[in-house]
Amino acid sequence: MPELPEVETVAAALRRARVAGKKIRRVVVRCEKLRQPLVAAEMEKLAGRKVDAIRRRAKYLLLELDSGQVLLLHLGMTGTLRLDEQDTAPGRHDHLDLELDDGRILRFRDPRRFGLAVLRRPDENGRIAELAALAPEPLSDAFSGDYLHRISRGRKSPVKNFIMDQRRVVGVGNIYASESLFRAGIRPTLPAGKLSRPRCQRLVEAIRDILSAAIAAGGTTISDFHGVDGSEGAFVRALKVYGREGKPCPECGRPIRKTVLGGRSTFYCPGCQR
DNA sequence: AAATGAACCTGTTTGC
DNA sequence: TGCAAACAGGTTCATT
Repeated sequence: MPELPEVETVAAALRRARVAGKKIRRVVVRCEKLRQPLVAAEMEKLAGRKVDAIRRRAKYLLLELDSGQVLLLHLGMTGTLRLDEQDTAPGRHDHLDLELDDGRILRFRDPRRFGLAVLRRPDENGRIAELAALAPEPLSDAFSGDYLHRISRGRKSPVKNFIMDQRRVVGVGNIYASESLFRAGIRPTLPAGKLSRPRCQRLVEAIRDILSAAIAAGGTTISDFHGVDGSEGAFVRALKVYGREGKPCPECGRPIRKTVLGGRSTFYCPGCQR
């Protein structure tokens, strides 16, 4: 569910809601079985800590604490963070509550439990194990046409799988991979190593454009994703191929096709994408 | 090493 | 109508 724009939307909302600077008054853990165990005894030590800053790296959300620790959150497929008013009853899949000193409750909900919530202390170089092998941010200068061209030489996997690999570039998931490739005019099945340098440049620009526009729209809500206030992401209306099998391509009118790559639904226009 | 597929979960939609 | 299968935005592990 949540790709980079959704996580950035959540991070921005938490900043706007002034969560940084608040103290955590109380912690409630209701379910310990996530991607990694959510250890209640450890999380409860967060009581009394202050949130210093909210950051995002790839699809991870980082709450930096005044203890020097970082609460690392990943929303998996169905994770959401909500800021509820005091005394709101928890839902069936609300696994973790952080009650702030102003009474609001930051709630991590995740029905499928592919998400992650762990406390980490960065090493002397400021590094966190889970983040160590991640590729450059797509909106940074490090992600360039030259970079993509260089790392894709000799690679035979479909370019869609390649750009969804978090060791190549982070933040691009199943929706934005299809949308970016449509924008770049590149067929998702094309082996990554066959992309020319100009086409790599075009793809990099397309990824940047799509992700930026999605962030500006507050992300994409298909069914699960919601902002911290429960609002829906408006980028769903801007999708040109994702979830549109059989419907006319907005550019050329030919029917959008669906195929499966790496076990994931993939949408493209057979006319516009070569 | 790189590519592929299955597994981890629950909820919702689809198809017979 | 009812039930089973298919499917869902991510990551990780095992197998070729």
